[in-house]
Amino acid sequence: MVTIKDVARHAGVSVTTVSRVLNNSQHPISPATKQRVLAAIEELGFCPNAAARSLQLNETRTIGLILPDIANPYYPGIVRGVEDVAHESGYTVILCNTDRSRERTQEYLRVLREKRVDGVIFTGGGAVEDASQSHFFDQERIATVVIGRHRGKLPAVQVNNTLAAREAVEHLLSLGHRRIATITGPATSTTASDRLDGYRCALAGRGMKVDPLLIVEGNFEFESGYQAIDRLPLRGPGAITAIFAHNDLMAIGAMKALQERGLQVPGDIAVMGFDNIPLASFITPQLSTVAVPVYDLGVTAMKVLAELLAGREVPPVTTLATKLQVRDSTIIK
Amino acid sequence: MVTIKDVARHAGVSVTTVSRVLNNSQHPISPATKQRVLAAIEELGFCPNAAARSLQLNETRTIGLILPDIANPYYPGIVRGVEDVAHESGYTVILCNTDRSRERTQEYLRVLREKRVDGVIFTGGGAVEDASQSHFFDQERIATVVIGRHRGKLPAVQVNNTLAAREAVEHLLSLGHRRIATITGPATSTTASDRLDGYRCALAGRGMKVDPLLIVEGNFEFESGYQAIDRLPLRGPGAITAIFAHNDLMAIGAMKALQERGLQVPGDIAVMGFDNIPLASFITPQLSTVAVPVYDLGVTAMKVLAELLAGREVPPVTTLATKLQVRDSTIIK
DNA sequence: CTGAAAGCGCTTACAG
DNA sequence: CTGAAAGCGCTTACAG
Repeated sequence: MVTIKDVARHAGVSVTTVSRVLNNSQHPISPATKQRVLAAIEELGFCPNAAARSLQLNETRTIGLILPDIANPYYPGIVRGVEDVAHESGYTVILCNTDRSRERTQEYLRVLREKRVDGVIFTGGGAVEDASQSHFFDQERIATVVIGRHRGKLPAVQVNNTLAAREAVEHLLSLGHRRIATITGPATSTTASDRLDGYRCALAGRGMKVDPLLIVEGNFEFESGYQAIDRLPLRGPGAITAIFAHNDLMAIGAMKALQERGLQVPGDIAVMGFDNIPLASFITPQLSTVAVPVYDLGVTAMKVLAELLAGREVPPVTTLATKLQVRDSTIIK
Repeated sequence: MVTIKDVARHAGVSVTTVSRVLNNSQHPISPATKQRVLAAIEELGFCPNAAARSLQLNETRTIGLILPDIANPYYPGIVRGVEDVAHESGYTVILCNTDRSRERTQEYLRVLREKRVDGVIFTGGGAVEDASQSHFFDQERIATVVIGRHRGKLPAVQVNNTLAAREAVEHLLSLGHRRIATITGPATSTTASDRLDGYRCALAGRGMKVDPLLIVEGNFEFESGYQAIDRLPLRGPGAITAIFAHNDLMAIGAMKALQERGLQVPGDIAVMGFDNIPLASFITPQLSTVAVPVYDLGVTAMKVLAELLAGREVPPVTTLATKLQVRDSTIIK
């Protein structure tokens, strides 16, 4: 492995000088010297060692991205957004899948601390609380941004889940639905509780009472949406005519279960999702949903983190707009 | 930031001793001393600096994963597989999206060299050739594994695309189809050329000639499958009755274009894909395809890389099995 | 069983 | 404009 020393020797200068041309330092250097150094670097194929540099400068130009599962179609868009901005800004991204496991989250937190990442972006909930618990932020003062609302004091980049859920349910109400079920995310999720609030607000806005039998808890996974249908009144008096699922995956699971029971969507039961994952527009019927700007969430989170790393002030909360995406699963053609 | 020196002072021992307990070294240490050191580490919240360690040991326990685009549904499964094994083996993964851009690939290669990653996994083609060109492997001897067939001498983890494509087309032939079009990947892709070979072999196996009019080049993206339909004979003499697309995304694009033209799938035209992305089983009709074990490709690639990093011999090529996944887009119910 | 010291490959304050 | 030297935080061969 060729080092800065080799380059210095080869060019007949000191390592100080090599370091200066390497870093385009302000320090004046004669053009001739600079040329010699550049030539030596080229000839030797020198590539500076980032670890040595980090040790000096106390920065790694690396960030950690902690999420539940990249294979969940909600996340790739976020990851891509983060990565694009990171790359532009000269940062590298370490990907950490936690499956929302506390243990795995803690392990990653430790590794990220050891690697001295400059910052961390959290998404998918849960992890944040664990992290605060482990004194991750207090002790190390690692700059951190969270995608989604959370209970801590870290900068957040989010959408207004309550408002968006309310709009989604109002869409169903405006279509004449009155028995509207909701399949929620896990009770511990702020996202789920916000979306549930939106559901309640929408009903309250019409002076309607919430029927607890129409609220079924899921876990944001396809399977839980599928199974939720077992627990909902589908026929007879009190039967539902619409479902608002807290995310697309559960909505799609529910639609599948409904179709297997011979129920038409949206003819018998309208279904509304949340997220607008790519899948939503490919299935039949195409899923009406709330479009969450995932790529932009990633982009914005990384921009906020970069600001933080540059020592600048950042807003405690950045809220991006969602958009009601009405497709075929709520509208009878 | 607390360092090993602080711990040593706090515990009243030398940094040598602290380092020894930190690394569970073979070197004998008295239980009492060990306890004192452990206590000091705990009290001070000490977290060793990986950069300093890397500088000494000349290993970073970090690998780079280079792929075209994590937002393409083919890749998350691979990434997850790589990450799971990496995590178990104590490695961290840097994610690099190249969009198959040579420039972006080169940039990443440089960054990964600077960061002194222990190894690299390539997937998505193209990049490998660029990398060889930049002397990435020769100069730095960075252990590298490629997912997919390639022209270099690097260890590969792949499926047998030719065989699998042949089976897919034979499935169509066995259904009675004789005018079978194929929508290929880019001509430069080894994957695409292998799948095209399989198509040819299948036809040749029946003594049939290949009609060049039925071969349309795409680029593995949804849009190119959609547009390919414009260039195919859909009605009248010489019309096709089936399509074999080189991946699911293009197959789904083609299906959409066919449906917009009022053609039934599979009634008028059967469609076969390749990959078995999650989307394939959600669309209507469900897509018949070749199941590629993406997660296992990732797992296996990382296992091979870990072997390489452990200094052990690895097979030049590891081939995983595909499976014909017959669903609704080729079978009339 | 314990530790002093050299060294990994860089950056930079200081001196000239 | 140039460079000698200290130091970033670790590991480990060597000595005791």
